[in-house]
Amino acid sequence: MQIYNSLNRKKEEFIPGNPGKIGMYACGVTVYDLCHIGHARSLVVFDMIYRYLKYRGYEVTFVRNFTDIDDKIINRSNERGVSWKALAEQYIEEFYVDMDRLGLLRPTYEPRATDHIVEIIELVRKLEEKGLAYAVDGDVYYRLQDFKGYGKLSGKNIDDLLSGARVEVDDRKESPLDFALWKKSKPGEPSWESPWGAGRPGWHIECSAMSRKFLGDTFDIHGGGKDLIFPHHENEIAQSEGASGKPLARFWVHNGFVNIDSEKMSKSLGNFLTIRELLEECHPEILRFFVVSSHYRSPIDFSNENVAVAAASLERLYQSLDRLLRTAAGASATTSSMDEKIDSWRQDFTTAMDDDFNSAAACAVLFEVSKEVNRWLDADIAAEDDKPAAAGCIARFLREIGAPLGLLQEDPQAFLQRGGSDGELSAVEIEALIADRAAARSGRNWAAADRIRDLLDEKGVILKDSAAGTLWQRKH
RNA sequence: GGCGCCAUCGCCAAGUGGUAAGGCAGAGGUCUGCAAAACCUCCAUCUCCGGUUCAAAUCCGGAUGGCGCCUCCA
Repeated sequence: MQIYNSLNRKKEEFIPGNPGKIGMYACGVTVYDLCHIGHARSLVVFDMIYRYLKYRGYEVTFVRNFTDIDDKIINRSNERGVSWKALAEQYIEEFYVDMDRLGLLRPTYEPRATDHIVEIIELVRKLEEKGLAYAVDGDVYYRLQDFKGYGKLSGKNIDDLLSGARVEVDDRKESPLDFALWKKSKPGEPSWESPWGAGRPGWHIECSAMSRKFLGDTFDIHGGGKDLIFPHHENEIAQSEGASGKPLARFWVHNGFVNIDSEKMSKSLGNFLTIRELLEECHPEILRFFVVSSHYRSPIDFSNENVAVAAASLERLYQSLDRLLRTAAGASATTSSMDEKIDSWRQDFTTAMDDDFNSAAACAVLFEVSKEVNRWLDADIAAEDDKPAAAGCIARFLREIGAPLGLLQEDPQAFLQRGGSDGELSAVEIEALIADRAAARSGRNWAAADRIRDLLDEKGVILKDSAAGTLWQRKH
């Protein structure tokens, strides 16, 4: 398996430190607001990676943190007049609502910064002992000049950073680049006792402390959005490697951004979209398809048109799955005449995903299967005693390779008939009209039958007549 | 100013030296009472200019055009 390593900016053969086992850490969210689709992409990408690594038979320990204390949380809690703790709790709950709807697997551990103050203090002390940290007036800073190798992830060097520094000058710091490991708390702010007085952790230190606790000094994969490369991940390296003297992560994996209508999504532009808002418009698997249909490192452009393309594409796959399931009609044989074909498709899928999680190429395999299946189902060739069994095997296989991508896990009918909210016809009403139309049709009263179909069409319902009866789905 | 990324059909998107996957949309056809779905056929030489090579979308140089990070950020 090849994975692109941000550390060296190239694809490298991925070999876990412990055979068969993988330790993976992904930076999670700061819980002071609802998640937007940029978070969604990152979350879906690492969920896909987690799922795929497990699919490949690895025992994966996946850690994703919650940053539940920081300036933004404190500011917002002051604005709202609620405690920082209550605010964090609220958005952790909201986070889970979104994640469950997106079908994200729960990581092995989801540590919170404030549950690891002891570990954080211990780590800061260790850095202090090694001369890599210094305390000033209740704050503790990292002494950057003394950590050689700073900038190896982001490709920056200390001199360039110093010359172009836009950081606030703070006379108490030895260098403008030194960053806070521990912050003295102001009166009224949340605080924890420490050797340096009451305070709270800096932003970067929690990840170093928690990854070490759950995964050890060195682990396999560390991930997050591209924007975290500098300074967050760079600083994590300085902290963790400064303290342990060992490499922090073997592979650094970073996902690309989400743009909206070709513009960077940002709060200042007012063009950010929450996961919740989007999910009112489209099925969660459509969002997942949208994410997974491009490579995780490329930027993706979010627009109504692109979501519509994703929806239409996914529908095609579900049409095939639907036909397969109908043909299988409960057949549960685990082998069939299609086994060889299935093995070959599985190989194609694995080859695609083994190449730096190339999910876009993996999607192409899904469509190849779909195409061949439709052709096979249409052909109606003889010697098909095996057909239900084979169809069942293929359906199961489609779901097997769809699973790491988070696709095709829904009941096809439910997916194709999704929607039906306010003002639209209910399934019962639709079925009734279909029955009326069937009566008209059996009397060869085409005009009446077409009138009903046109009516349904206006209401966004499409009919599919077949020998087995009439199926319906909603237009989207 | 420093560092880095990208540019493939109307849209989305793979491809990393051997002669352009896939999806959506579009055109024609098959099936159908008519449709829908599906199937068949058609639909790009890869921003531009040089270079390396028997061979380049793929490597090198340059140009143009996008974008990101350097400040909180997935």
